[in-house]
Amino acid sequence: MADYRPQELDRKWQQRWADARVFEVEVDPSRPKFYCLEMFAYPSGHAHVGHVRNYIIGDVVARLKRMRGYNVLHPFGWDAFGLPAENAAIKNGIHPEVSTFGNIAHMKGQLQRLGISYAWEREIATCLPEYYKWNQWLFIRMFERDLAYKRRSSVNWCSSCQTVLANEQVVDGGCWRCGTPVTIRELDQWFFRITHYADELLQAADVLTGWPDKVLTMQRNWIGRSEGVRVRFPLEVGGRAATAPEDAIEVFTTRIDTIYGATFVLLAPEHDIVRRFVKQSDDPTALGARVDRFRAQDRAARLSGEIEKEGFFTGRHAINPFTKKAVPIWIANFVLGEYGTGAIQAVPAHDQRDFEFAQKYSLPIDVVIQPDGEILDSQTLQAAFVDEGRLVNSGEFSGLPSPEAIRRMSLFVEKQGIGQRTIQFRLKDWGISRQRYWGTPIPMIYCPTCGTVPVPDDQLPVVLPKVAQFTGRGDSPLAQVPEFVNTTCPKCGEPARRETDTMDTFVDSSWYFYRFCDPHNDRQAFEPSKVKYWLPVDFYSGGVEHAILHLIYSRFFTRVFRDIGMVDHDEPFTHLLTQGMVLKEGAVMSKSKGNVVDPDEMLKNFGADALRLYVMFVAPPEKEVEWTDSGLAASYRFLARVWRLVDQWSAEVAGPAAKIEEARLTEAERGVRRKTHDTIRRVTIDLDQRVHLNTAISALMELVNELYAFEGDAHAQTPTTGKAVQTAAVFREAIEALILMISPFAPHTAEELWERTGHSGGLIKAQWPSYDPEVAKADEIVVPVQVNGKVRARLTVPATSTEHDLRERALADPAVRTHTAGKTVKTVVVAKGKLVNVVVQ
RNA sequence: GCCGGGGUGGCGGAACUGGCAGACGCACAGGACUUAAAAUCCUGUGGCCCAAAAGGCCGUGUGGGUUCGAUCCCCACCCCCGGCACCA
Repeated sequence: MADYRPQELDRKWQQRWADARVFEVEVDPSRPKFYCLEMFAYPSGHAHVGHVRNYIIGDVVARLKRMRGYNVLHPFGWDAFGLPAENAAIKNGIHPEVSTFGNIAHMKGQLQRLGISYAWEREIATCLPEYYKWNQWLFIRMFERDLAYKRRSSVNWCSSCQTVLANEQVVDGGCWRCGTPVTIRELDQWFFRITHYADELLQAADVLTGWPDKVLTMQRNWIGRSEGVRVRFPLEVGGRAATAPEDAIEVFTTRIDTIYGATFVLLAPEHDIVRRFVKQSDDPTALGARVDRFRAQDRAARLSGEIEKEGFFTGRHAINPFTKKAVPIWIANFVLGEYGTGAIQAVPAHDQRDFEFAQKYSLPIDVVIQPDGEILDSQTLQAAFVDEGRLVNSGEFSGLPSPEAIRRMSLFVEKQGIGQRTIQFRLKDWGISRQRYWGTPIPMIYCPTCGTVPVPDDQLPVVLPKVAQFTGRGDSPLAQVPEFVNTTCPKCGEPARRETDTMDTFVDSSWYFYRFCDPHNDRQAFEPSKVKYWLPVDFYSGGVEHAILHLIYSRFFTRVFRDIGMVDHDEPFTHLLTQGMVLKEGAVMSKSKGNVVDPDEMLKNFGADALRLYVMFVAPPEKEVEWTDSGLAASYRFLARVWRLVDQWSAEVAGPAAKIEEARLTEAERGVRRKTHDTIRRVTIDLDQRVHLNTAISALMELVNELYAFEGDAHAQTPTTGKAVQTAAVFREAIEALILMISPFAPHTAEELWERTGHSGGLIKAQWPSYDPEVAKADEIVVPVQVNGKVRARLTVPATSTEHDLRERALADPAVRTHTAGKTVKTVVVAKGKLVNVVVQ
């Protein structure tokens, strides 16, 4: 047989797979389906090994599942809209469409050279009108259901990217893309009402048992649910409580049990009523200036708590509805306008922030919760007592423990009509308007008489015009294209203007997994019956960086599609794997750092299979790994070792098959057979159930080592003896299993070996090997014998030994006896087939 | 501060959730083959004690506990990574 030349095999088999369309699939209700998906790619230009790891993980799973008899959908596509392409256009004048499709072509070639088994005929690119038409269609459906709405609001603004950012895109107060500190702007923006599903998204996280805890935790933290009560504190007017509903401050609290200790009220500087207080005050200018100073404080610093707590008295009072006492209303810089009601009841005795604030401004502190076994005194309190306890000085609620008090007082509030129980979420509606060019045009028309009118379905898509100025100025480029902006109102036919913002690209990626089921449909986003067959995605893999953004948005869109009757499931992704990054010199690969490992270079030197095998072997898929060249070389060596092994036995494997006769096997032959079956067992469990790809490869290496160790014996035998025939039969079984099991990792090498050992039809027709548990079991086992928990001897005994046998053998063992001599044996613990422990004295 | 995940040889990592800690690989050392090198194959490789073997002791972040037996379970603590966080 020829030398191992992986590069030639790569070319040969990639061509054959493509020609025979072996990875293209159709809906087939007669077969079980498996939807294997890796997060589609942003076409940045070049994929490095860090990106590529994810596609290899998915490919191993896809190839395994095909051999396990599943109808496997394994598609790929491009998240093709986005800022980098537009920024490049601003810089060098190349139209985003040109650069994007150039990048796609290059990256597609890279993936094909790795032998990733994609159904390329389903390839999609979100920047094509045939795709984004359905973004627009869905947007209109959401608009009709009040799930998409427009409002003027403060938005996160990145001055470098010149665009709005969703809350999820603000990281540590900076832009997720470039890190520029985010500022606040007032703009008219379109929003998706994701908060409508907040509770459901949170609750359902418990159902996602196939997701990593890490991701679920991140999503739970992000949604941030807290149960509490909104309570109205009426303003004090002329010594008594005002009665008009607008003359009250509503506060949100999760600790209604502390309300008797609410000795003042704090307002966010943004609170609506502040304007009124300013106007009505003795010195509006002075008060207004102080409010403005708070408002101007850096948002990130305010949120991070780094800024000193400050506040000032408004000159007004409100009535605590429980104590009926007038409490002063202050404005504080640490109260957030966008959370809760923008106003809080301050309970200095039981909230550390309020405590510090009260001390600083000499406001009253009233203890109303007492801990067990200790009596707190308002006069001498050193810090707020924030835990639950028993209520004191709380009228009829005194004496109750906090949880009970919270229940009773919440009901009381509702009965009295002074407030209601609510659930507050941290999650906010998703702002999707972007003042950029390279995205989906928002399909809305503004008519002077009819107002905001959606583009009729039959006029979709609203095509993104080819020509536009890429200035990076921050206003929407589409606003500079009169042919685009000027239109007529679909309702009245009068002149009207189009919306000139585009959609956040996360809209594109929130439903692409549905489009893959029916990628060329020009009448619908997808045919529901096809999605019903393929969804949910059985295995989804991608980077953790999408744990919040993409994965919450997709879960949201799934519910929208469900509620408009197009899908019948709640969750899109059953099993999620978040793959770890590949580091070089301890750092994430990036062009600017110059530590990028280019897969193409590795392919040139070692072939696709060695790279695939290395990346899968080096660590569990979810772990971060450090790239090493020596690891890649080792994988190459192993494949060459497999190649030579199969070469040595190819005649036996390809020759006429003899039936294995257990009774005629030599000890060594039986050993090979046992190892073969045990390896199939281990690899099958590791791949199919645990997705422990690295240990599956270890098991294959062990098998290869053992087959090599047999070599000497076999060649000593003459081919005319019955034993040699049995050796051939045993090795035929072993080698075939080896080729099949290694094929998900090293498909090119495996295909070639499969063909060279006389198999036709390719691995696509091959079945995953099965094992016989009886054969996999050893005849003899080594049982360690402990004395008081320390191993003192090992017994080689028949696997069928009884507990009694083991016990007797253990006690009779000389090494054991030296450790038991002169002592009394208390008990002998026998873990059958595993271990004996002799307990003495 | 709250929530989640971790801590195992020189290194990457195993140990199928209570049963031989360190599989497999890297690196290193020795040997075989070779005129030589490369490639390949074989052997060794957690630490300490002992001249060596035999043997013994220690060893999975730290300290306790449960158990015949703990990397695994429980309690307390230390450190690392990720998320949330003046969220009322």
